[in-house]
Amino acid sequence: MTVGLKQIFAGGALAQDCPSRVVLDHVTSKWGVLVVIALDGRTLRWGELRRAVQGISEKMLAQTLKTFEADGLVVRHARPVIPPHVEYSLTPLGQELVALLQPLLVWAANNADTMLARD
Amino acid sequence: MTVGLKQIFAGGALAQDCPSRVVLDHVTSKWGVLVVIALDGRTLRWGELRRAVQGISEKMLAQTLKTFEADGLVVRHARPVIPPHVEYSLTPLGQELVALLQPLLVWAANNADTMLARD
DNA sequence: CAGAATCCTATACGATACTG
DNA sequence: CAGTATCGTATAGGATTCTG
Repeated sequence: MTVGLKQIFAGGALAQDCPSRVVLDHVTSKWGVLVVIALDGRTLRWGELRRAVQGISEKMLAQTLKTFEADGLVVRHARPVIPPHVEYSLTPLGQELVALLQPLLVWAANNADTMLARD
Repeated sequence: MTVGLKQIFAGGALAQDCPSRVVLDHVTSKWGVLVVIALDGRTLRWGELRRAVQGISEKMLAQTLKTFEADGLVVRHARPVIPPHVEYSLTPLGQELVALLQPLLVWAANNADTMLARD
C-alpha cells in the first residue's frame, strides 16, 4: 500500500519524526541531485563521474556515493584489475528518483534568470 | 524558449557555473522543501506556518521565507493592524515548484523504510 | 585509477532573549 | 503576533597529501 500526501500531512502539519525527512535530506543534498542526474541511464567510472559533475570534490563524491549505495540508489561494480576499474550506475529505485529530480533541474534552469535577477 | 536537459547537460557534464545550481540550492534546502509544501494551495500566517513545519526554528523560517520572497516563490501580505497579522502564500511560480516537489516527498515517504533499513 | 586520511573553513542551523 | 539580534555548535564541504 502506498502512502499519499494526506497521511504525510496529518492535521495540516509535516510531522517532525517522519522518516521521509532523512531520505529527503540525502536526496536533496547539494551534490546528491547532480550525481544522480549524471548517472541517469548510463554507467560511469569514478573519474568520469567526477568530471561529469563539475566542481565536486573527491571527498564529496565519495561521501555521496557511499550514502546512495547504502540507500540502495546506486550500485558499485568493481572489476579486479590493475589499475582499478570501478563503475557506478543507478538501481531501479535510483531511476525512479532521477525521474522526479530531472523536472526539477529543468525547471530551475528555466527560471534561474528570472528568480535571481529579482534583487 | 525553454531549455531542456540536452542544453543543461552539454557534453555529458553539468556545468559548474550554471545558475540553476543556485536555484536548486534554495529549493532543495532542508527547510525550503517543507515550507513550500506546507503552503501548497493555502495561505498561512507566520505562527501557523511555524506549527505546520514541525521542528523549524524561528531563524530558519524567517531566512527561508526571505529567500523565497526574493526568489518570487512566496508572497508576503502584511495587514497593518495591532497585533500584526501577516500571511504567506505561494506565487504562481511557487505553485509550479510545489507541483514538482510533492511527488518527491511522497516517493521519500514510501521508500524511507526500505532505504533506511538497509544497514 | 580510485579512493582514504587529514586538516581546515564556511555556513547552515539551533537556542535563547528581546522588541514594536 | 511576527519577527530581529546574538551567540554557539555541528556539519557540510574544500584542499591537499598519500596509497594499493
